[in-house]
Amino acid sequence: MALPPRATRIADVAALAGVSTATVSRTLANPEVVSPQMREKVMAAVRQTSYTRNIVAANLRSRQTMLVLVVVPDIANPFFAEVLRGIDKTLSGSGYGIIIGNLANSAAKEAHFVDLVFSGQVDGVLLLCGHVPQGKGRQMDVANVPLVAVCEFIPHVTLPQVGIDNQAAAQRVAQYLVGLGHKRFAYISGPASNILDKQRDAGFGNGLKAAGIRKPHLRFEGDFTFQSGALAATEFLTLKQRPTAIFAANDEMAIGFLKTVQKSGVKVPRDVSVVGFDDIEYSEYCEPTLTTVHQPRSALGAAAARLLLDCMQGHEEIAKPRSQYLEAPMVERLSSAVIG
Amino acid sequence: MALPPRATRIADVAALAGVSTATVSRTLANPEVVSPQMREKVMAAVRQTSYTRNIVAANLRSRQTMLVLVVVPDIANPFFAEVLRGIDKTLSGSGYGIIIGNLANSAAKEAHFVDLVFSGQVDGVLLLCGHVPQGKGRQMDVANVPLVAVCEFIPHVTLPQVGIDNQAAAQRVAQYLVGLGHKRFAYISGPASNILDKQRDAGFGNGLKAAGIRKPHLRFEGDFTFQSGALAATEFLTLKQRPTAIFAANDEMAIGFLKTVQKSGVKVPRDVSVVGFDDIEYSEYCEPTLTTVHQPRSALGAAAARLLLDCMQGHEEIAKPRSQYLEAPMVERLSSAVIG
DNA sequence: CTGAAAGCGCTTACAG
DNA sequence: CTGAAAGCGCTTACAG
Repeated sequence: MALPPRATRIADVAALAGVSTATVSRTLANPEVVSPQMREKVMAAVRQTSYTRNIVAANLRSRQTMLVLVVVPDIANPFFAEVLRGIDKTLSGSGYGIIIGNLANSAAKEAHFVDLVFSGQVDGVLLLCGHVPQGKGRQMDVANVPLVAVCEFIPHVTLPQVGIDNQAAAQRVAQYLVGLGHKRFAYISGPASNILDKQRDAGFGNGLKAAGIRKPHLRFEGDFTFQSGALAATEFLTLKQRPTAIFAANDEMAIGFLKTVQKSGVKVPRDVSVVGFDDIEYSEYCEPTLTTVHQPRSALGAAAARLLLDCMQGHEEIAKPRSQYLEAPMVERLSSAVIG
Repeated sequence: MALPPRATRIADVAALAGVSTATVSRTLANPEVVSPQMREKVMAAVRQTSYTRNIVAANLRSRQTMLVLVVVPDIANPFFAEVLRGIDKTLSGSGYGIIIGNLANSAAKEAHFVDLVFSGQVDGVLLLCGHVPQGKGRQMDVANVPLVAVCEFIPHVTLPQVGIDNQAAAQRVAQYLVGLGHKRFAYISGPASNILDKQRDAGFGNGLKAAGIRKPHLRFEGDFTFQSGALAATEFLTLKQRPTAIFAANDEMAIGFLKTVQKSGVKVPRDVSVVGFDDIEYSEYCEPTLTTVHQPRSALGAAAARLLLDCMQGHEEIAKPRSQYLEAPMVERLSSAVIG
């Protein structure tokens, strides 16, 4: 059996056209810099040999890979998938490809991605994982490759970051609930020390205060899971004087809460209003549908990609941080209502 | 401002260690082939310079990129995200990275991915898109790079494919429903000419026949959307003699059907049993929870990646197709019951 | 506008 | 076991 034919190289095209490889390269990269006759000769040879230039070789020489690493904690998480869509749209529009860096809780994989960056396999990195990846004793951010963080805010770093203003959004939720006439509130928190939770918590508290509510709101400790929302509900059910408005730090917990109190005959929103955060797909389908804060996932991805593109184009040095916050409007659905 | 320092090269390490670049390269790739003293000298220099080898250059020379292109129709589709998880697990275990090829209905992007493959930027391709990508008049499968199709079966090609046995699965659904005592059946189809739909349809018909049902089942035309399931429901509601068991070609339609008939007071499963296909996440949460055929998404991805790995290792020529079918068990939930 | 030649940073026969 | 040298397939100053 014959060995697979070697792919045609630029030298083959040059030989066939009777020109130098330099001319072929120029014709393909900057046609306008080549005379029309040359151009025609070369293009004919390209067609005849159905030549495709070897991008790996081109990358080596021109010192760029046209590839961006996107680091995600879990590739199967639909939230990130939607952000990825926005990233892909922007990046592919500029000719960049995406390498997926799926952490999947593996330190080995994380170290591998750090190597990828240090070894010059990518031109830039988008971080959706809430921390700067590290491995073998070094952090990815010292590799002299531009990084941009998205969605999951990373504290104590100077990277450009793209996200929403969690505090302002939570504040608006508070205003909204007060506007409905509620007087007793509770917050279901995320995991201790989670920065997003801190921001949402603070925003909610400030919002209530600003609206003239002096009594501090109740807190149920959660961890972003459906389970912990359900747990908060069982606590809620034991209270003599129950809050009438619940704000959960994310939708999963809001829905866990909602489903659990319903089983005990509590009506939503008649007896209690529930508001979530994120606007995951399911919040549109559950019963009642969930009032929540909409995160513009695709737009967040696109904005981050745009920012990274700018950094990658800024040859001199890695561009100065210019973090960016997008609007996150509250979406009113059927889980919240005027206090009955 | 100083220019960013150039990354250290293998030559720097070699100079520092006082050996040839060949020895450094060998020490890193095959330590056992180098004498212990040499090895120690080299490793010390590697540590001292914190050298990371330039993978792009290594790739060029060794003619492999350790990268696999995964072509998906839509990266934000949770079904594919889960398949991707299985792919990533297997591929990263063997040191391969993933480039995402998100089609997003763009012919330009599709052509770009074809170029990527022809230009040797990836060592293999996984196709989740139900067709062989093409662009500029050429098909991806003639590029002499191994391809494997997953989930979305591609008819009329000789590629290795990994999927489930749709026909057998649908047949089991029929058996199950007959076993519950049902006598009148309907099928909500996918889009015309869709191959998965054809297989599920045929399997359902065969299963009924095999179980002794002679009356042919009703058909509602659908297109895999929630909408079309709802449409089927409105048709269903107009019937004098309604079927008591519905099999939808996917979960979205099953749920669209279910939600719509419920609004007209029809009880599921008391009045009608509903079975879907795929086992999407929502089928566990809707009310009632949906009986459906479980697709082992992550396992499908892993199996396909395994197969591709074999093909990529088979140096001589692209390995012979060895398609593979995984089990797709039916999951009984609350949308189906013994006929009342 | 075009070509000869160097070089991107590695790996790998080939000698020894 | 080690090194000198060629070469992977391009691009890009540098001349002309």
